[in-house]
Amino acid sequence: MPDHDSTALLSRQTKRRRVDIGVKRTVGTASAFFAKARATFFSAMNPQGSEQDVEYSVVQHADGEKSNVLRKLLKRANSYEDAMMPFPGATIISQLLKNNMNKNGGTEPSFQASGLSSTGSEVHQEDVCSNSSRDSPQECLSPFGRPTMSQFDVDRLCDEHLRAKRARVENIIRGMSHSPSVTLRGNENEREIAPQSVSPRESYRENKRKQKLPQQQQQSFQQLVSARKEQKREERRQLKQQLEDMQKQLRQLQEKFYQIYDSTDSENDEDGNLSEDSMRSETMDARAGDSVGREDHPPDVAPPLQIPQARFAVNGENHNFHTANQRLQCFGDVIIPNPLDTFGSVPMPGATDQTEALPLVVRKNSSDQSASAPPAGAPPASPQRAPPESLDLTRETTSLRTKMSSHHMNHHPCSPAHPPSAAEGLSLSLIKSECGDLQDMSEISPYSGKKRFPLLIQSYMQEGLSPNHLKKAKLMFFYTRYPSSNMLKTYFSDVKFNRCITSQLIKWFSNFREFYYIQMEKYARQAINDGVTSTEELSITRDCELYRALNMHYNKANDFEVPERFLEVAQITLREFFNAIIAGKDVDPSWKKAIYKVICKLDSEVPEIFKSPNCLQELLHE
DNA sequence: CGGGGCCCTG
DNA sequence: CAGGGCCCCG
Repeated sequence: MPDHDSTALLSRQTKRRRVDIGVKRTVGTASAFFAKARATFFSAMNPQGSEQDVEYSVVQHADGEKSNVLRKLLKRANSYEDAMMPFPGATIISQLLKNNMNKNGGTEPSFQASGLSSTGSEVHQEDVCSNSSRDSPQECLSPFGRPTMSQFDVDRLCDEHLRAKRARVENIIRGMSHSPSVTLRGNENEREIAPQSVSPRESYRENKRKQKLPQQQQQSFQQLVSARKEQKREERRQLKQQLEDMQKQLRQLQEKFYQIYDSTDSENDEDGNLSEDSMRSETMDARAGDSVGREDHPPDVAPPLQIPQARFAVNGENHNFHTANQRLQCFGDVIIPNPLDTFGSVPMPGATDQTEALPLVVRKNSSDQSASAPPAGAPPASPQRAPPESLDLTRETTSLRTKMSSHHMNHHPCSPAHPPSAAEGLSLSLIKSECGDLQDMSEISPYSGKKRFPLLIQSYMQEGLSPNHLKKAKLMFFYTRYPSSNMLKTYFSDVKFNRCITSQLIKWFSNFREFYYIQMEKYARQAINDGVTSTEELSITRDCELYRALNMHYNKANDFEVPERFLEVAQITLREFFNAIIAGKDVDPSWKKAIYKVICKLDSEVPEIFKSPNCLQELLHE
């Protein structure tokens, strides 16, 4: 570039100390942008396959086939059963398990020892037996649920004389404990002596069982083992049945919801504008082709095996190491939880108390964009609102939680009674009210999508920038000092962009640059003061003070390996400042402008992995 | 006119 | 880091 335009500019700027570099840093054609965005959305939102795949996982299980989803759910349920893990939030499953345990506890001594039974369990037991026998006749085949059997055994095996004698004694005892005056004290004594607080008749039978043990110990033990196995099988069968029923209901409700949803967005289809929503839809339609094309690209030579080595030092040719394999991890198993989580109004049998809050959360944030206020209608069923610190986790929590829910849900309570983190993200939105103009509101509405998958996408679209977005932006600064707004949209694809968000992101990078240049000037002057005379003496290494200052600012946790290229750029910048100051150019109020023009050309491509909404996890924790 | 950039301030 | 002012550019 000839200097004349910059000098003309400079003369104007002398009025005010301004050093705008005036470089237009964007902008591809709209089609280019859409093509890029398509790839982005595809890789980010549906890394694992086609539209059909997703739909399959949502709906297919309801046909009674053992889909992956059902298996996962069953696996969870079984793990609960095995661990007898109480589940905060009283999910249906936990309730079911609890009921089963109570049933068994009423008749099975070992369960009583855990304190689940109560007085009057005899009546309870019979009720359970008669009730459940209506549902499944086999319920009462269990030896523990069949008093006649043990009674028969005892009668057959005990000596007649002893039995009669014993019966008389026990009759007396029974009569005493049935009298109201001693009931209370008797029960208390029982609790002190033995944890199992059983009814008089139950203890009567207990005595008889103990009596027969010496003779029939082995047989009884085998019966016990087999019976417990049988019982577990039965429980599992019932749980499975229950889950299948629930899946059916869920499918019906989802279809119902989608019917309403589709009819709603058909109105939006008429505008025909290329809104971001429609763009997202097209994104999903075209993503498979993009995926193939991406794989055909040569700039993708890095094989998956190189991922560990290239994870941090992603300079040069290894930019695109974020392969399909890795993309696959981003949203591997989150399809199921999110429609329920975000649109929690889907009623679930036995868990109705959590269903009203979420639409309120969404609506509230759409309207007044309150930053951290709890939802207006928040029911007491979700008292554990995320503390302000969890702003850090808005999006990360989403992915984490969904991973948890698939693999080890017991570590993280994600029952419907808990506020879904997607909604947390919404409620913690940082958008300000003045940003919610009419155009933007259409994007905020959860019902503004066109198809089902934009719906799922929007489940992940944040309406504000979280601290993790800031962290990500800082890491991106190691690669690009002057990102275009379109680039930011591409790399923050989980954010619903509007003017405010764009401005905020641009402002962030402006602030980053400001700090960066201040540091550069500061250390350049310091070097001059230290007697440095040649730029050759100026180099930036990972243990130099300037680098530490920059690293502290953009990579505070020091959990990201700063790319080598950034060191080069920083060194160039430092030398530019050094030379300018040495040459006395700093007398010119806009002397930095020339430096800015140099530096803005040194941006390198940000690695593909930064397009993933989960990139922080993948970058920092893998 | 609006987007983007820098500077200054809090 | 955000707000506001000012400027340049398309």
